Formats: sequence, C-alpha cells, structure tokens
Amino acid sequence: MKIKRTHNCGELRKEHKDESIALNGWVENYRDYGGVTFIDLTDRWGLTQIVFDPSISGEVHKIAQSLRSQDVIAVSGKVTSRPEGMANDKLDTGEIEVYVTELEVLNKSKTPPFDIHHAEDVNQEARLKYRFLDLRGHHLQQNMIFRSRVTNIIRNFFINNEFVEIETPILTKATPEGARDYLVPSRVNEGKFFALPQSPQLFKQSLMISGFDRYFQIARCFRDEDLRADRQPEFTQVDLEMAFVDQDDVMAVIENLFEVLFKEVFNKDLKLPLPRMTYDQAMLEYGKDAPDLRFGLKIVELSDVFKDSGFGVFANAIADGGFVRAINIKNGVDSLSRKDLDEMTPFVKTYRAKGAAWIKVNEDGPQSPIVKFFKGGEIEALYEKMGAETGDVLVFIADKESVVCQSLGALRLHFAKKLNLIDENELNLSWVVDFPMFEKDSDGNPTPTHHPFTAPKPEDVDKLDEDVFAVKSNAYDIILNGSEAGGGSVRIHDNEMQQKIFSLLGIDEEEAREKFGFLLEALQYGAPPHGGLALGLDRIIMLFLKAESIREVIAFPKTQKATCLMTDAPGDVSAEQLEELCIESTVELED
RNA sequence: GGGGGUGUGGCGAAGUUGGUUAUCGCGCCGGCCUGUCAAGCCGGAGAUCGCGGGUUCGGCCCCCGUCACUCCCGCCA
Repeated sequence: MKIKRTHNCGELRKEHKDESIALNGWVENYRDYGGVTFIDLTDRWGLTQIVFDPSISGEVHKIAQSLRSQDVIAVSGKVTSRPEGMANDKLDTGEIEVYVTELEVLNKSKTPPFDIHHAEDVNQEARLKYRFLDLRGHHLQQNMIFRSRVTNIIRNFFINNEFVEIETPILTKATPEGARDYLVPSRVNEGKFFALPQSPQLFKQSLMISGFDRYFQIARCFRDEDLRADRQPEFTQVDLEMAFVDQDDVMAVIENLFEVLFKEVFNKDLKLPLPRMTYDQAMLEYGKDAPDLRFGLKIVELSDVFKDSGFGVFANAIADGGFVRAINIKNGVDSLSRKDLDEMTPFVKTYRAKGAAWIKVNEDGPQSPIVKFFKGGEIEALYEKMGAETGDVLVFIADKESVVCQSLGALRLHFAKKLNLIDENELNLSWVVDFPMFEKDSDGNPTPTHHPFTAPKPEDVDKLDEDVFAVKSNAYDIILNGSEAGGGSVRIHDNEMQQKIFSLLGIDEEEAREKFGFLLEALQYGAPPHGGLALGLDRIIMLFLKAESIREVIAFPKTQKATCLMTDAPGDVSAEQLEELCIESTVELED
C-alpha cells in the first residue's frame, strides 16, 4: 500500500481547498462521462466525490474507468472547491471534490450480490449470508456506530457513579428454572456440562456479598428459546447490582441513566421521576405488564354491568369466574369498516378468545349483533361506564381473565396502529411495580414471576403461608413504548427466607443445595441488603433507532431458526470430538 | 409444537379464466459521451419460475408434500 490516507471520506471541507491529500475507501458508485469520471468513495465516516480527468493523467483515468462497486482503492490528489452551482447539499463533503493524480487499486471486488446501501428490501437469506457486506451498508454501519456510542455513554455513566465493572463467567452452571440452557460439555470432567449464563444473576448477588457495592457489566446472556422480532437467543444485558439499597435507590439510578442517555443521544430532557403503575393496574387497564402509554384506549372492567346480563355469553363468562372488559375506540364508527370488526375474531383467536363483540354507538342508537339480548338499563349503564358518545365503537372480550387481558391488550395495540394513534417519535418510559411474587404454572403451582431470589414486600411476608399468590414482591420493570426495557428487584439477603421461597417453589433442600448451594452459604456470611436490575441493551437500541427487528442492531444475528447463515453455525462436529466429550448423538435413531 | 406471509435471472418486482418467445427496473458486459452525484443514450448476456410429487393434451398459475426466510401464539424464571 503506497498511498496512505491523510483524511477520511467524511471530513474534507472548503477549508481544505488546494491541499494535497490522500483517501482510502470503497467505490460506492461511478459516473463515467468518457472524458471525466466521477467516483463516490466511501468509508465509515462518509462519502467524498473524487474526479478523474484524462488531462491530469490519461493512465490513471483509464484505470478509473474500470473501477466498479466495492473495489478498494487509495488515491492522492488535490482538494478543489466544486464549480459554481455544482455543490451537492445532500453531502457533508458536497462543496468539494478531489482531483486525483495517483490511483492505487488495493483490491478488486466481485459484483456484490445485492446493493449494499439499499438492502432494506433484500431477502434476509442473502443479507445474512453476506452479512459482512450488509454491514458495509450505510444503514447497519450507522446502527452499529450508534450502538457503540450508547454503550459507551452507559459505561461512562456507571463508572462516573462509583460502579465497578466486573466480568462474570460464561462457562457456568445450569439452572433448574427459567429458560432452556445452552450447554457446553466439559472434556476434563467426563459427562458433566457447563451452561451458558441466562443472566449473571447469582454472580452479581455473590459480588454484593463480597462487598463490591455497585457492580455493573455489559453482559452477554444466552437463552435457548424461540426467537421473535425483538428476541435473539444471544443478547446483551446492562447488568447492575447495588448493596444497602431499597427499590427506590435502584430505580433512581436507572432514571438518572436514562436522563443522561436522553440528553446525550437525543438532546431531550427526560422528566423525572418517571411515572409508576402497579402490575395490577397495568394488567387491568392495558392487558399486559408492559403497557404502551403512548396512546389511550384503556381497558374498562364491566363485570358489574353485565353480571346479570341478558346476553348469555357475558353473564356466563362472569358466572364462570371470568370477566367482561372493553375498550372504547373514539370515533371508530367513521374509521372502522365492518370488515375491520369482523377480522377481530380470527385476531383474538390467537389468544384463545372465542370471539370479540362490538357495539357501534350511532346517532339513532346502538348498532350491534349483541344489544338485542341486553336487558333494560344495560346499554345505559354500559355507555355511562365507557364514557361512550355518538360515533364511538366499543369492543368487548368476555372470557377468563388471562384471555381477556391478552386479547384486549393486543386489540388495543392493533387499533392504535390502524388508526395512527401512536406518535412514532415518542420515547415513553415508565415503571411497572409491585409484581406478584408468584404466578401459577400449567399445573397451578407457584412459579416465580421474576426469579426465585426476589424479595417479597415486607408487609406481605405473612401471606407467604396463607396465600402465596397474593404476595407482592419488590420487583420493578422499566417499560419503553410498551416493551420491557429492563427489570429488577430487591433480593432476598436472608438464608432462611431464601430457603422458604425455594420450598414454596417445590425445590427441596437437597436440590437447593445442589443448584444454589454457594448462594445459600454466602447468605450466611454477612450478606448486605441488595438489589439491582438488568436492561435489555439490544432492545433499547432497537427502540431508540425505531428499528423493526433486533437484527438491525446486532452485528451478526441468528435466523429465526437460531442459525447463522454466514458461518453456517451450528454445524457438525467430528466423531473424535464427540468421543472426547463422551457424547453420542441420538439424532439418527429418532427418525 | 401450532397458525399466517413470502419464494420468478445477482437484487427488487409484474405475470390475465391453466396455452406468452416468461415482462419491467437496477446491477453485469460492450459501445458512445467532459460536470454528474442512485448520470444519460445505444446494444448485449443472464431464469430448468425454491425443491419433489400429482391433476391436465398442456402448470409460474390448481392440488399434496417438503425446504428456506419471515411475523405471531406457545415458550422466554
């Protein structure tokens, strides 16, 4: 390489006029006029137009004419200001161009499989197979640079606030609960397995007991579960833990972090403290524990209106212990077609609801397939409760509570999108607090809502023996535009309480000792009260960038089947490797 | 595990009630061109229509299966 750059492709301006400079980069586009040839030269900093003129060097110009997209070149020449009227105000460097005197072709490129700078509509298979090219495109480059910047702000924030960054093991131990583990066989210990961490949970609690008050880590986590648009099996948590704190202390740190992020990234002032909502209210009014507060369409509880309803579907649902709830779509009569309303049924069937009922509030009375069943006074009581006015459309679900919440929660979002009720530029942060300690699993047994190290609210401790499902915990989630951006809790720092929780979860003493022995032991050696939280970094970056998929903020993401099309992972391994690990595959046997 | 969507030259798309020489744009190759900036003009190459069956005189089109990508439900303490 003879010509080394003196500048990057994004920095030359009018002030550099007449300077002799050198640039390195990739050919993005060429415009060949036979006489004069323009090339757009790019690197990650920007784009500079370079000009090849045969009157400067016929030889150089001739080679330039053969350059194609993604060829790698080095050029030297003189910065000139563009002729009158020829400036390009779309480019930072648009007032200048570089007349090339010397050209070095560092590497020719094969014709790229797709237009790397306009790959949004290209099929994922091609993009993921050629990820190294996709990542050369402006869009993903900017996303990755943005991510780096945000991560750096976060790291600085914690360092500036007396947090210690500590790395925890990637090779660790399988946990009995939670997501499926990714397993790694141990060669040295025949027949034994490591697991990749689902989160550094136990280590960070251990670090609090060690006295590393205020720990943080940008930690890679692994969960072997199915993927979604906002979920990858390998993802990054901003993990933190603090000693001698209560819930409000942890929440305050996170609020301050977001305040800094909003200021530095968007130059916006985040209003603190962030609003808080209880889990119960979120489920009732928004149907999910991560409510999107950018729009209304709140869910209204109607069981007292309909408990004796003439409409059997409603009355029976309530009699069976279920609920009737509804949302009011203001002015929906004008904006929703009959088809829109009919399509609700297949839509809510996804969430195991049998159907969705509706009432159009017309000027001349209600229009609906169900009102004819109502008894006297029902419609009036309903309108009153829903604040219904002429032009509104009321949408109902009657079912068991989980189905009502999920269905109406989803319909709420569905109609908000359809009716453009969401300001896409808003970044809405809020807290959901007072989660229940336990949820019922499919057998009706208690399973932790957060994780088994979460502390119950002190005032609810007595209820642990009476009604475990009534116990609330000191757990909190931070919600960004209806997505869980992070969650945490105050932890149990008392061995007896921890043992009690394990036993409520059906983890007997032996299993507890085997799986979490060190934690139970450590809790007996001066464990301070502590609590923390973990943020989903990928998801936050995604929401900040308004990206539609988490793939857009991860350099090398997996496909929905959790494979990597670039490396072709996961792949086969040799019989020797397996043998060394004492592993035998059963795949052939299963058929 | 279940449901939906997509699959046509390298990329993005069109393709009528089943009969076309499978169309268009970009890119690619050749040529012209001294001021463009996703340049323009002329010419050219490039496709067993994801794969496998079936129905039919005849399938890009209809049916069955299958694969890949994708969105959702389940799952994700």
